[in-house]
Amino acid sequence: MTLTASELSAAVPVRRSRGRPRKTADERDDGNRRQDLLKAAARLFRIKGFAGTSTRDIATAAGMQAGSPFYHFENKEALLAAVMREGMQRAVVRQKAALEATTSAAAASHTTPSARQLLRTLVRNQFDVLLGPDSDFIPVMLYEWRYLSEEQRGEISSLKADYEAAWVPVLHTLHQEGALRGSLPISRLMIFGALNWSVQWYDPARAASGGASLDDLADNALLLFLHEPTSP
Amino acid sequence: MTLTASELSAAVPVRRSRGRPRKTADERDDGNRRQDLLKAAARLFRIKGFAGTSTRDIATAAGMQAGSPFYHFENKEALLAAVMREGMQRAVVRQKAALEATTSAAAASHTTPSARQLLRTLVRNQFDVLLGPDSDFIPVMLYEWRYLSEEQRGEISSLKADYEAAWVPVLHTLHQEGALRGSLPISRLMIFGALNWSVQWYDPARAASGGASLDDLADNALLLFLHEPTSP
DNA sequence: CCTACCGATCGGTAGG
DNA sequence: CCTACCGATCGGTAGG
Repeated sequence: MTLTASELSAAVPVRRSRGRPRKTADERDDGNRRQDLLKAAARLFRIKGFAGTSTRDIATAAGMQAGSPFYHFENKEALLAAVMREGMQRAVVRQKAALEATTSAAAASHTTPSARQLLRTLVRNQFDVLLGPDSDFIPVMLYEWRYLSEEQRGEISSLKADYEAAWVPVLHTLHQEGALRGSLPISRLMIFGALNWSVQWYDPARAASGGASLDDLADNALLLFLHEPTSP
Repeated sequence: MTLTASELSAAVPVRRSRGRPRKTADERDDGNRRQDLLKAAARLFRIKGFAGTSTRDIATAAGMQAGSPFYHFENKEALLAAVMREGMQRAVVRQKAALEATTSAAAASHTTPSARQLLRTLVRNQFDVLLGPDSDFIPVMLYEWRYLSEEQRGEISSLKADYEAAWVPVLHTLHQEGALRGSLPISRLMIFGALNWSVQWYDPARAASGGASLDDLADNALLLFLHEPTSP
């Protein structure tokens, strides 16, 4: 026995609005279904890894049939790359907004944010991107990098460079002030490691019941990394 | 056309000594073959991930036929757990030896190593375990954890607890001295993150041609994390 | 996007 | 440990 399309949409929980007429080619809501796929893929790739997730898992999670993801993406790798691209684009946008908010706040009192304040903003935003709501995309980028093809890496790398570029002048200033010790490039990588590793141990659910908040993490990171400025 | 066993050993590069008589059941060198499997598995799991590596890949890398790994290990997960167990056991042994060497060296000049010296030893050993020769095992443990079953996790976790136990009093002392800032458990996790993340970016090959050595990394880590002691 | 399908590969096993 | 094999699953596609 087989099910008709309408019987299927009664049996399977889908978010589609009820009674919508069969779509013509011109009104395909590619964007929505594509977004559903990306979200499902990000979540599964994060939990089970890229190689450990089947395209069927993803299709099911997005309420589709087994072959349907390939209507939206050429192959499984392209889906992974899209997850990473989407995650990095959002991260770059959010980082820019966070920095602007910090600068505006300082401007209101006719000052300019200190390098310390800017670092705090960057760190806090990083924790949000890694651990906050909708935070599956960036962990996938960090931990599933090896499954990208050479060309795909190039594309995502340039987004990553955008993101990291904002850190450079801030860390440079702190290094010159003596607040950041060690070799600048090495210390930078170690700081990123300290932040990115939080994906492995931080449990947002437990935070609600008395654990550390993302603000606490950011405060702790600055305390740990930044030294007293050398007196002038 | 099929090849006989002896034609195969001529065609395929194997390390077996030539002309050795066919083994009887009593002289199976299980230990050696098992070790070969573990080493091959560790290397492949690190490079391609657990789910991205087939048991055939591992068998081939160890010079065996497709089904042969299952003579040594019940299934693929058991092989992964064995890689991690082996890695952690070695890491614990090496850490103990490194700490004893540090204590002996201090004893030779009738002193006791400072918490700073002990941390430097722990950090330097950690980099060696992560990045030094034969360093595939621990990265696999760090990054393929999710593929372990519940019982397997328990077993490896207790080894991990052994390893981390050595850090606790050292970090505690430094925290009391004011050299380590922030919440002790959070700062500890951030430090581990900074070290463990090096697996993602450190290239031992480039170190030979002018890059940072493992000693440089350890020095840098201490500079970054440890503050001037508060004057008494 | 679904239906129906394919070839390839995978983890694992029986028997020697 | 090898030989020979199996059932299941996987990424992907043709046609509508």
